[in-house]
Order: sequence, then C-alpha cells, then structure tokens
Amino acid sequence: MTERVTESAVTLLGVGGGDLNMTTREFGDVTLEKVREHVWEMPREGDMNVPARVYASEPLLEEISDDKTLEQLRNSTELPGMTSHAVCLPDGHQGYGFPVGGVGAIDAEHGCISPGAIGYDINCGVRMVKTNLTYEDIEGKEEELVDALFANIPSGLGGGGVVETDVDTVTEVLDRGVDWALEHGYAVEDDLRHCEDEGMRPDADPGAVSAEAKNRGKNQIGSLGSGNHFLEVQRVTDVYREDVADAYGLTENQIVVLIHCGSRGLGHQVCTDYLRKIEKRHGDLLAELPDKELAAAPAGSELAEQYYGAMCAAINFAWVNRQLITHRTRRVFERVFGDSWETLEMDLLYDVAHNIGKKEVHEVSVDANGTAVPNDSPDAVDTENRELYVHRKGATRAFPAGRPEVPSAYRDVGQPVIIPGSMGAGSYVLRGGDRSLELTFGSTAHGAGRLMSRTQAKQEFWGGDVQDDLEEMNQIYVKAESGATIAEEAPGVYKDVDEVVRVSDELGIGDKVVRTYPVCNIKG
DNA sequence: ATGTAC
Repeated sequence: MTERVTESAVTLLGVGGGDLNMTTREFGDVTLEKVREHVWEMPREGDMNVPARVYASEPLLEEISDDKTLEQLRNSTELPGMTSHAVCLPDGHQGYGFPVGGVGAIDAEHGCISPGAIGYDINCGVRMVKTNLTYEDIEGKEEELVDALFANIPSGLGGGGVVETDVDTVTEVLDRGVDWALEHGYAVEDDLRHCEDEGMRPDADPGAVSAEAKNRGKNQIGSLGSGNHFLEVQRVTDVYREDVADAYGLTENQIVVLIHCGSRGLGHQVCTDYLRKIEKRHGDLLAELPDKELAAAPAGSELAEQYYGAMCAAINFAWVNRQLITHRTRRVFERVFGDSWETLEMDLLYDVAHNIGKKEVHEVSVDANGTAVPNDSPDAVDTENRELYVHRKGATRAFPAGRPEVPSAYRDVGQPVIIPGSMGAGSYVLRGGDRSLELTFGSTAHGAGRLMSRTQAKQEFWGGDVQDDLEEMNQIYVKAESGATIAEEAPGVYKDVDEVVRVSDELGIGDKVVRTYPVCNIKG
C-alpha cells in the first residue's frame, strides 16, 4: 500500500493547554507534534497502544517522511505490550514491516516478540580494531594493503569463509560465540572483554536453529557478504572529546579498521523460518495487526521462546564471523607491515550489534493508571522497572557511564558506539549519552541511512565511475567483488552521516568522540 | 540483508 504524502506546517497558538507555540507537521494522515528541538511526537490515537516519537532535525524529518517509515512506525505501536513509545532515530527509513533505525521496547512478560522489528540480518553490526600506525605509515601502501585484504578476506554472495566446517562446529559456534573462537586461536581474552555481551548471548538455543540455517552457515564463518557490508581501513581525522578518546585509546591520525557484517545466510534463514511459523501459529494476533510483516509471537509462547533462543544463537554466529575476519585482518597487517599484530597494537575497541532483540530491564515512567508513558510526559506520576524485549533494528545500544552492561574498561565514560558512514564519507565513534535511557531505551542511530533503493542507485551510478572518482578525488581505494555493489553503495545514495550524528549528540543519546575518514575499502 | 522471488 503506497500512499501519497502531503505536507503542511501549521503553528497552533494556545492549543492543547500549556504549549503556547506548538509546531505540528502533517504527512498524509500522520501528524507529528514538535515537543522540542529534534523531538517529534505522533500522539496516540485509534488502535495505537502508545505514542511514537521521531528524533530528527527538520532536514532529516523531510527524508524520513519520504517513504513508508512513519506509517510503519505508527503500525508498530499496535504491537501488544509496546511500552512508553515507539522510537524512530535520525537515520530512520522504511524496512520490512518496521523502520530501519527503529526501537520497539515491548513488555517481555505481557507483550510479544516480532522478528520483523529485529530484521533479517540478525546481529548485523560493526567492530573497530585499533592500530598504532599513523596515516604516514600507510601512505603509499594503500593499494598493496587493499589488494592483500581483498585476497584474504572472503566476500560476496554465497559461500566461502575463513573456516569451512560441519554442522557440529556450527552448533558450537551458535552456543558459545566468541568463546569458541578463543579456544581455537582466533581470538584473545581481550577481544571478548571489548565486545557487546562479551561476544556471547547465554540465552542462545542452537537446537531452535533449523538444519537448513546451520547448513547455510557451514561455509560462511568469517565472510563479509554483500550489500552494505565492508571492511574499511580509516584514519582518525577529528577528536571531539579528548578525555573519552583517551579512554578509548584513539588519537588524531591513527589508523583503525572497521568491520561491518552480520550473520549471513544463517541469520537470514532463522528470520525466515520463524516468520513463517509465527504467521501460521499466531494468526489470531496477526489478524489484529495492521501489517502482516509485523507478525509476532506472544510473550511466553513456545514460538517466542524458540525464536528468542534461535535469534540469540544467530547473534553469536555473527560475533564469531566478525572475530574471524578480525583474525585474518591481523594476519594481513602482519605481512604488509612486517610486525606482529600485538606489536601493531591491533586491539579491539568495541563490537556493537545494529540488529538485535534483547531482554533488558528499563526504568519507565507510568501515569496514574500504571500505564507506561514517555519519561517527560506531564502524565508521569511514578517510575517502575520493566523487563522488556528491546527490539533494535538499525539501532545501536548506547548505554551511558554506570550501566552494568558497559564493559569495565568503559564503565566510567560510557559505551563506545560505532556509526559507519558511506564509503566516501567516513565514520564516527560516539559514546552512550546520559539521556539515552530516558529517550530511546539506551539507543542511538546506526549509520547514515539510505536515501534511495538499490535499484534506483544502479540507475543513478555506475560502479567503475564511483570507484575511479573516489580514488582520483579522495585517495580512497575501493575493491569489490561486483561493480553493481559499488553502485548500490555509492556515497550519494546515503544521507549525511554528519547530520545524523549531530542530532544524536545534541539530543544527548550518543555523544561525538572521534570522526574517521576512509583510506581503503573492500566489499562484496 | 539474502543461494534477490511459494
């Protein structure tokens, strides 16, 4: 269903009691009220269980309202148990049923879990590996480096990984996550300490992952995949918060490596399997939802437990995937620079998931009836701790200093948040902001967000031209399996990552720490 | 995102 979006901006004076000057924006039949700078609220009405919020500047809101994002955001508020408010982040765009750049915090006892609100690429995420090299150390060696990385790190659609193995080993990977990699010499203890959840979700249930999914994973452990996934060597160009950058071990001109990929065919198969099962078994709930793509399993049901266990297992698979790519990257740097990776200090800064669902306890505000409301709502009279399935789809956990889940190395400054931009733009490291728990269930943006579809991108750009331009004009060396992928991922198909990050920083949900700029990039 | 789609 496509709907024509019409826009009008009106200023209401003295309406709604209290606010003397409230800006209201209308997009089709969706109304957004400006609460304050960068905060837009879609009031609860009709079948909505809660209001929704869009956290965006005006230019980003124009882009967000350009596709079905707002409609999907409103639909998601009808999921049973949706708590306080549904969230759209500054990089939001439409996805399968639920916006990419969305957070849905759903009661884990009385609500539901919805695979579409987590995404097909379970634990698609990003990690940053540091080095003690500077840009000067690497100048002149860019092509040798990009060639060596491309030759040694499997990428592209289909099979071929760092290890090719059997179903029993896949099962162990699903069960133990990066601990498996540690035992087999692909990781060191320190890697586990610098990964979200220490690289292992204890709730993983490999028995809930189908044989078909496991088979797809056998030859994909340690592979980038295709689409927007990449490995990029970058240099730190700007430092915004010196004290936090110190705690993270980041300085200007330092070379770092960004690895962006997910759970490949295995995670995709887990999502497909459970969407089908849930659609069938919970057709009654599905019939009440405004979009089939939001299919959900009621909390406590057999399928909710099985999907959660299988999804957690796929999360572990993705972490091992990024770990094996890290291992290969260290080997390549050893060969190119003639020193051990330990001497090159190729330590993991952090690894964050961008597509994930997790049980977390959050303090929520409640009104006089005990209903959860946004924390700054005038109706809030008390707070309660609730256990929630926090669905983050194209959203990064951004826990501030003090939250127990933040690894001890960063507990005093806040969790590192890694936000990749497009291949011509560079990326950011942020830290979890003090207001993230209050506004976004401890989350912020995950990237620049697409501006146009892959098909449209291929009509606008030709891969070879994009590649030549990046090299000649920006000294960025790109190597890919397919020219089409370069066109699909051309810098021009993405929103402005600087604007996305500016909004995150100004909202206080994720604070700017450093910015990076690409040196070379390999992709599917 | 993905052995692009029952």
